[in-house]
Amino acid sequence: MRRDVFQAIADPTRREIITLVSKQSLNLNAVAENFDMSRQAISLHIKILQECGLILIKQEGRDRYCSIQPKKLSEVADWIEPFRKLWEARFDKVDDILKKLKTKKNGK
Amino acid sequence: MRRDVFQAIADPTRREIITLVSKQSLNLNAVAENFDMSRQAISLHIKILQECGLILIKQEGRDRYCSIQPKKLSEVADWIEPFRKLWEARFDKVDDILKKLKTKKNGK
DNA sequence: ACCCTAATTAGAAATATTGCTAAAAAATAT
DNA sequence: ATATTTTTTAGCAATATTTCTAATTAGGGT
Repeated sequence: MRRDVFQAIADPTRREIITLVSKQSLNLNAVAENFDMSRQAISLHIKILQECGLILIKQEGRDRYCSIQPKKLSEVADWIEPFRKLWEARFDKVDDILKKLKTKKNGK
Repeated sequence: MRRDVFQAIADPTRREIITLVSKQSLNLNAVAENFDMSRQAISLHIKILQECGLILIKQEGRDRYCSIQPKKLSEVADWIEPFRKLWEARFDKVDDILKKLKTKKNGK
């Protein structure tokens, strides 16, 4: 059973949970209220997010408050980074073409 | 069957394929040579990557060359971006603390 | 026409994922 | 002590994923 960040954010429900919890610390019930899904299912998603280090759970009485551990997402950002050059380079090419067209126009 | 970029990059083999193909266009066999896995399995991974728009397949005779479509990864980058502030903000806080400690030291 | 190579499709198996309901555990309140 | 609230665990089912081997399709060369 792989339990890494890439796997964790593959599920849309889990991505929503991350977004929710990034705004404010919420207990499990509060998280579950935002979804049309049983608490048990949300509980499992939160467990997965915790296991891969994306959220931190702090017990307060009978509540467990979930907060984001955003640094963990840098693993994904770091993996993507080298590819950014490629997609931005392509924009540069379009820019180049547009610039040349403009120059031609002005030259007329 | 979800077939989105997040799902696609969740698999480590597929992430490796993306890295490989980002360096040079390769046909399926050439891709498969890099893995300890059957060609059929690689074929399926490539199909998934193609279906979600992460790679482009160009038929040349009996070969199918795979090349990267890096722009598609910006979907992931865009989703992560708002969280970057959070993890970088935390670094800023550490920076602040360090700066204050330094000032104190100098003040002695 | 026949063979080789590249790749996909089909069929099967193992395992993982995602969800449910019901029951149990743990903390708090009455 | 008993009831309530929050959360987890257990048991179950449906579906998806990942891999394999074997068979098929399709292009190119002899």
